[in-house]
Amino acid sequence: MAPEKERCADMGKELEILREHLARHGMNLTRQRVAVVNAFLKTDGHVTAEEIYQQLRDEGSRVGLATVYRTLSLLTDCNLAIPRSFGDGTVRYEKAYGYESHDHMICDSCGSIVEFHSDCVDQLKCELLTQHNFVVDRHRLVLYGICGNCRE
Amino acid sequence: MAPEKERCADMGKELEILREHLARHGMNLTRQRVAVVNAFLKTDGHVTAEEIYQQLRDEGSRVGLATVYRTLSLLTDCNLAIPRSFGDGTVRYEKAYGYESHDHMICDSCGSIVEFHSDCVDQLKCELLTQHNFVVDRHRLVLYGICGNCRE
DNA sequence: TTTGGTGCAAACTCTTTGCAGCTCA
DNA sequence: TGAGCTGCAAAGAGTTTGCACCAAA
Repeated sequence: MAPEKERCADMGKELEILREHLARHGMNLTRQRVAVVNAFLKTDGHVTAEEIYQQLRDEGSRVGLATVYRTLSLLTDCNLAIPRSFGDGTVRYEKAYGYESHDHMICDSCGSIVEFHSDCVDQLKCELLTQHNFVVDRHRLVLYGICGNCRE
Repeated sequence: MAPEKERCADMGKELEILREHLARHGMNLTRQRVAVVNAFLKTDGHVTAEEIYQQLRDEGSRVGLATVYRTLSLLTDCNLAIPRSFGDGTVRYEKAYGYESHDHMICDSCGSIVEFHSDCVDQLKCELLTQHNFVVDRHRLVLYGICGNCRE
């Protein structure tokens, strides 16, 4: 019922997945790794390493930028995060646990990134298989334009 | 009739567009710019600046890497090239003159990039307008998987 | 106590920029 | 001639890596 409790439960689940992954590889769940994961989960899920680093700094948590990069790489390894580049020269990490596959629209005016779900790609996958003998594993669809807020 | 002639005619057209663009801005069509444009047009249209630089080197044409970057930027300005990042950390330039809007599929195994056309995105644009009040200007769709050649 | 982790700084990659000399109209 | 262009090298941005010290099991 309490949203705070629910969120904590979710966060625990992701930390648990990471802990298992680390254990399987003889690695430990350190204070810094917990801090990075919690900072990552608090965001809207389209963050850069630098942004997480700054957020941790602001909170007074001393974690090196290299550690942030290393931890995000670990999160990617155990499918808790997906690295994406939206063409601005940096990599943004997206939350992957408990999220459905989705696509993005980006506003050219305010830069906001909005997720949406569409299954128009599914039929396309069939076409590519029959026409090009190409088996699709995953895809990436981004639409650019002007969002409702900016048009007003 | 002769394909060589046709290609030269096309190349001339692109150089002409660049020359006009340069003239409008008080700039000149130099030996180096012609070399970069010709090298760019000879490729499959998904090249990095470095690749064009190397190709020119191999041909014995001495053009600096900075000039290649500067020229590709000019080509982008006059809509002869489109910069795209496929997530490998570099920018690839695509031919834009006389090419229809299209999407890409990339083979995870051999890395080949194949273009295809699909209008499945068109209906999606309508959905986004009615559901999110978002006006789409352009889009980017990339599908990853295994191509026919690699599956054999 | 031992293996692994961290922070720092240096290295690396891709791209842009400053500048002295060169070139084109 | 003079504005614009070039090549080089240096600077930047983002990311990775090497290493000496630190920390968790």
